[in-house]
Amino acid sequence: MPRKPDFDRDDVIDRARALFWRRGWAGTSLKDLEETLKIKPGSFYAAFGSKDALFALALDRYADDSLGNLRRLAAEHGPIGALQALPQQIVENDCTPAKACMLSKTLLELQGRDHRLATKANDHLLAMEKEIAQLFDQAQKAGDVGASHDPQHLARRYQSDLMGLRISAERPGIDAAPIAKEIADGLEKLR
Amino acid sequence: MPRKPDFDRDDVIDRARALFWRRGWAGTSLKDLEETLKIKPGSFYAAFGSKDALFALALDRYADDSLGNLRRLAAEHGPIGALQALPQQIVENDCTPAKACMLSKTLLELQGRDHRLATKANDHLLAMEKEIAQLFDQAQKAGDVGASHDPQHLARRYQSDLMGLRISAERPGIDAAPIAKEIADGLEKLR
DNA sequence: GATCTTCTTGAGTGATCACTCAAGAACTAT
DNA sequence: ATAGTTCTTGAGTGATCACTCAAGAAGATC
Repeated sequence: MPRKPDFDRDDVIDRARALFWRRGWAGTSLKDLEETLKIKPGSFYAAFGSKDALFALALDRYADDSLGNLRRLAAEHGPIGALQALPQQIVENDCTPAKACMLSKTLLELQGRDHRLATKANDHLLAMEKEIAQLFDQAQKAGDVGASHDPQHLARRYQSDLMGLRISAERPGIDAAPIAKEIADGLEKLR
Repeated sequence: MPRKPDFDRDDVIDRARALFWRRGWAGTSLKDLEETLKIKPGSFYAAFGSKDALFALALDRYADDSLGNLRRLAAEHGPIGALQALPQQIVENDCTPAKACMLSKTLLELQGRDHRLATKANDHLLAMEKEIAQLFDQAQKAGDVGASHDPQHLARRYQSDLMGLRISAERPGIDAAPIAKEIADGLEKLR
């Protein structure tokens, strides 16, 4: 009996993520979303409930995709290989709406106003750190990382460096490739 | 003959900077500014012209203070000593409105919308990079940094690491002190 | 104290914000 | 076809946005 929606929900979330990622939370108005997603306000609110709710879905998908990407790299290149490939991949890929990490951007934009989306971004960052720590742990067990190092500590530092790299890559006129290479090369010295 | 303004312009800019720094550009409304600065809209626009103009003044002051701080550290600890002291100083100082760099925050918030304040933030970051590069250059001439290194390259990497550190320090539940120490210790290995 | 200039006040501007809802169109099941 | 349900439409909600301006208060000069 029910009529199906005219739009592909997954596709809409993808396009919403691209907009939010590039322009940020406050920088993306409902008018922007309506135009890009080709959805009228009534349908929008029936489908998603609020701007914040759609942003949360976009953020979740961003985090899921990031985790999936890291796992794929690990399956292909091994733990250390994945961590070395990631910086270069970020700098070189110019299909993304922005170079900077959407989680970092959201955290910085909304943390100062105690917005719950900032907490959500931080939670996703923590999950990512955990995944990175597991890779360092595997690398350590494989002998690619010296026993004196703490995987979680390495992960936190690595994630911090990556956030810096991605801001640098976002800046106009800055070539972040050398920084990416240095981060990757730095991992060689952990043996 | 003219009547003097009731408020101290410098003090107002300082308080505006604190607000903008913490809450960001879009996150700070004129109502917020009026309440914090105790200035009514008429006086505000007579004195500063626009929200953007005051933000620009706040950003300039932030950049000036950051440069001044780095130079002061250099005078006290020498080039490498200053670069080693800076990360710890950032992490430990809890008087600032935010741990993250105001220039980074502004860049990330407004770059995606091609706002001129994003360009201004990037210009200030470039000036800062130049100052850092000079310190690396001095350190190199003093023998504290090996001849094979490029000061500007070192500066760019250092600045990137610092931006990452400052985002990490902004995150709730994250102790950024170990990262700060690692950045400082890493400079020892440049000889 | 008179006068001139500048500053402060605060109600008010149009625009845009996120969001709502009544009405009709469109699809499904019978 | 008919009925039943859901979806889409788009004008419209009050709130807030950055900003303006006329009027009066306050300080400076004589």
